[in-house]
Amino acid sequence: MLKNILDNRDEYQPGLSIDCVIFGFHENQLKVLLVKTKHPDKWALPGGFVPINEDIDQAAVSVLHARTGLKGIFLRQFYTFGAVKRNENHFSNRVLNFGGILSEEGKWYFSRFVTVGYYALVDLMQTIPQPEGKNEIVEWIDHNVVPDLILDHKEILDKALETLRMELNLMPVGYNLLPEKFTIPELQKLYETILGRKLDRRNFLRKITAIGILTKLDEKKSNVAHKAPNLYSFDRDKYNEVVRNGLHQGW
Amino acid sequence: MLKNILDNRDEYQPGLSIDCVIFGFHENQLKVLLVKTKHPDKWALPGGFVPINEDIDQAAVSVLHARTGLKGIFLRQFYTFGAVKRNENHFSNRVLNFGGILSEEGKWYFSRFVTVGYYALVDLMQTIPQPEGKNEIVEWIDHNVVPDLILDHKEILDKALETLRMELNLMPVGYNLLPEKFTIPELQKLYETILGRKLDRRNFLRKITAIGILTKLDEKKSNVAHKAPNLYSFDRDKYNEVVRNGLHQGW
DNA sequence: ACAAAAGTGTTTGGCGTACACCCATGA
DNA sequence: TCATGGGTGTACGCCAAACACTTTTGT
Repeated sequence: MLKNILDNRDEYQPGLSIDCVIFGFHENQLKVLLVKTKHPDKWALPGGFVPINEDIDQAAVSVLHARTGLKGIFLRQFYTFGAVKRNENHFSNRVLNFGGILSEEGKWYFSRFVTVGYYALVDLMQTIPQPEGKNEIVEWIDHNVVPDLILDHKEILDKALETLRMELNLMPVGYNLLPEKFTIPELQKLYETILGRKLDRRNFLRKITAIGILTKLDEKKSNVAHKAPNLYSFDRDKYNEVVRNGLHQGW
Repeated sequence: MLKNILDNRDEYQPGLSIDCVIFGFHENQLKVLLVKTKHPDKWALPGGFVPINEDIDQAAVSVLHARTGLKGIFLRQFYTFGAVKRNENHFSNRVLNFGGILSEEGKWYFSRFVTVGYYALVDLMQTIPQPEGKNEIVEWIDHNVVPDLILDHKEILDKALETLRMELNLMPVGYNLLPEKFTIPELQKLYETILGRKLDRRNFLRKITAIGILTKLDEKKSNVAHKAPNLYSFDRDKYNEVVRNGLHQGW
């Protein structure tokens, strides 16, 4: 990837990158897709550069697709990070030597990169995390136990979560994070996990159904302890309509 | 400015710019500071480029200071615009010839610029709009009657206003937009203008005072028709505290 | 005296919070 | 049969929307 970018740097928007905070939900945990490269030996958000002839939104879609194999999912720009020092120690000399990079060209790398942050909501079970080459590991990690990240990626992650929490008051969430069929308690767990606090079962049911985006299925979850919860699905049309028109409430 | 940037382009972050939507309030009108250059003969948002060794936030502060003479005022990043075609027709050949720019160097200009949008709230009466050179006009224009703007600046302006409306539910507004002393009806007009709809006098008073950021002065506005309204000022400490901790309500 | 705008108080309905009870299932 | 979690209904309180009346000032 490093070498690739260097060889073709005229094809990329200079000094600009994209970083994606990809959220998934599994076993009542809100997870984030992280990438670990050997050089440096740290975790990072999946990111990429912006081709000269591509919208930055499209570049974000590309990053997402490259890492998850998914298309057409929820993706939203939330902030742009452009502090001078944000990536000053990113590429150590060791790395540059490793890549066989001349000091002249290295200048391109040492310069400040402004990065545009996007966050995505995906169905974790439908994704196939895709490493680029053998030096990479891609993993879903619980957002509560994220390790040290490179540069300001922790800050980016935090801002993404903060934005998601805000937007929870403006739109419904779950369509992209949950499987086709799900139960109300599962959806509630998702909300609780994002918000970081408990909600009342019964009030949650009333509020979430009042939005009018859920279809109660004539089916119950099987093989579960205790009373079998009802299965629901999203009414896609109404869901999208509400996402467009916005929601006016709070959690 | 054009020539200046070209001569020193190694000192600026390539392909990146800052655009500021500067809001002011005067005579019950929400106004925006716009710049008109002769080439092309159109209005634009005040903007600038980002020095290599300056945070993008700092660059936005610089633009604001350069145009209004103000420092330390409310300024917030709201979105980044990076469509490929957003500035493809910005600099016509006429302009490039006018500036004596070689086609080789012109390439720098024809390339896509990603721009980071900031919006600011300022006290219009304290500003001294400052044109750069004799080819520029800088003016406060009512946000309801903005003329055609260059490129996607109308889109940027709209997004700024949309963001401001959203943030009105999360924080109080007025400290930077109004003079030291003001009346409740004036503050209400400000809110109504931003939101684009009427509010109830009495409910507004109750809600705005309940926040606890206003100090009722022992003074009334003089020389006004009808009953003299009371003057208020903001309690700066409490105001800032609320801005930090956030507000949870709606208008 | 009258018009117009500011200041004060009251009623009402809806929504959010809290809680009690019943139902279904696996161990 | 008991523990656990899901499903349904209700009571309370607060806040926001709607509205009536009084007060003050300029003409």
